[in-house]
Amino acid sequence: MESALFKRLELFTRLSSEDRAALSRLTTKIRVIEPRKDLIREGDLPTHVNLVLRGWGARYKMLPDGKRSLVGFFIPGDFCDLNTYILKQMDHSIGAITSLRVATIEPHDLLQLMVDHPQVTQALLWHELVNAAVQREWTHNIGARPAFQRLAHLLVELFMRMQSIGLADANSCDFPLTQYDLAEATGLTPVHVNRTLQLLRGELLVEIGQKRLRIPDLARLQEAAMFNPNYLHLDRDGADPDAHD
Amino acid sequence: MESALFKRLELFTRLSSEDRAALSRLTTKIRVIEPRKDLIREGDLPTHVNLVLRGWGARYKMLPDGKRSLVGFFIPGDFCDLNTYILKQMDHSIGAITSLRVATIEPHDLLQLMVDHPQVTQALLWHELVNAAVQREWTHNIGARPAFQRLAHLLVELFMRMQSIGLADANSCDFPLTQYDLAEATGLTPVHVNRTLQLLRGELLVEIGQKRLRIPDLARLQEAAMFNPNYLHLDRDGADPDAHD
DNA sequence: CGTCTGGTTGATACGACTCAAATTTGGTGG
DNA sequence: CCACCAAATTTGAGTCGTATCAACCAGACG
Repeated sequence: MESALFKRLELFTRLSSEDRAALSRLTTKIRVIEPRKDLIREGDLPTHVNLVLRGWGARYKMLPDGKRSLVGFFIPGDFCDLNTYILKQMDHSIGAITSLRVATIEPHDLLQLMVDHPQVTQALLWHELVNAAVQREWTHNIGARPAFQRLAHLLVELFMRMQSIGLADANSCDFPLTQYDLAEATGLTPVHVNRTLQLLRGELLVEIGQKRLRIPDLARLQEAAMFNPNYLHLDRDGADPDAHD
Repeated sequence: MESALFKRLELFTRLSSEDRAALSRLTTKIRVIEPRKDLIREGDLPTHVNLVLRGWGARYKMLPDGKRSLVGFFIPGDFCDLNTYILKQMDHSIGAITSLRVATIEPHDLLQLMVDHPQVTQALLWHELVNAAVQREWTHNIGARPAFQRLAHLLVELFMRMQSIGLADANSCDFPLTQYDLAEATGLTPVHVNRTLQLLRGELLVEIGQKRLRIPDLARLQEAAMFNPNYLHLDRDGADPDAHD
């Protein structure tokens, strides 16, 4: 259940078994969110930290005219809001895509964990830096790439993130997003997403179906998307093939 | 010179005179970057922290095909890369817009400052949270707003940020961006930015010239841009009108 | 089975892009 | 202080990518 979390944090640095045990102790207060329900809403006062244990979620923002953007996705091992409890109010909402199992963590407990386990502190800091990098890449992706490459880029990112936490096999992974979700995440219309996916399928780059994403040749898709994985920062110590304890 | 920095951090919390003095001691190693030159490049190893003291800068990312996006702007009081020294390499570049005066800070010194001055630590954390919020809003802005509102939104943001650090008067502020810069920041073409600015001017919402931005009626422009200032988180303790020490 | 959600198709419209040239502005040196 | 040059802005005409609107279809589910 928590293996995604450990895999995630150990992309950056090895954790001792004490580190892991301490982390585990934080994931005892569990909440389950129904698919398509909100975990927290814009305007709410953030009081605790949420950690995704199972399922997919999304950060989103709305315009007064009702138009919505998904500005980020959560998969298992992602903290939704590590430090936001400092702020007076949420500037965006977080919703569940699938049924979502999240751990609810008290800021105090997290702070204590960081004091006692500097290795974990570093890993959490890395987690936030990567989040920020992903957000910048999204800005760039939406601002600079045309529809075909934009969609391709998003799909590569999601696949590689799933892969990095051990939730993908060689060329496929679970994929609960609808074309409507993809539209809101890319700034395209659902109709155009549909047509663009058909093009991607036509070139045998991507196949989506039965709630799975299939990528026959990741390198080719990366090439087509002009995808540079550097912003995911998957190249640290914890990524050593022999990194176990 | 450093007043922008203090103003910035005190948007979140009051600082004692010791806090300020300690901050000042960090801003002794100064570097001046020529306009349009890079401060650090994608692929570089980040070794220290940069703090903008004077001038404007921008974060940018490039596509292999040469297309460039500006994914963020820096104005005085902004830290460019508070924690990035943890990462192996930069996933983006930072360049100067105007002549740029930056303080170069050793990670060790910053860490020490944070240990000795918890109030400053909190303020820096807030700085990073606001940065992340701004980045999300940019993603949303580019993904969801049409050209007119998108440009208007960016201009409101920049004006309010300048205002919040005391670098704007009632309805204008310095503004060194070219229409080409605005195009790269909004995902539009320079020609379209030009035409859209003419529309904004036509409605007496915005006037740009002589390197200044003039906004005759901020509320009207915010309305037109569907601008919600909540993501700037300008509403904390330090913002109290009587917050002095 | 009917209903519903998600996916697909077709026809048409429009916002934004492209390319190319003209004009204005601002800085520099004579 | 004017002449010059480069950078920035502006204009026009034509095109293209993506949006819009409105159906239609397929599988999931009760």
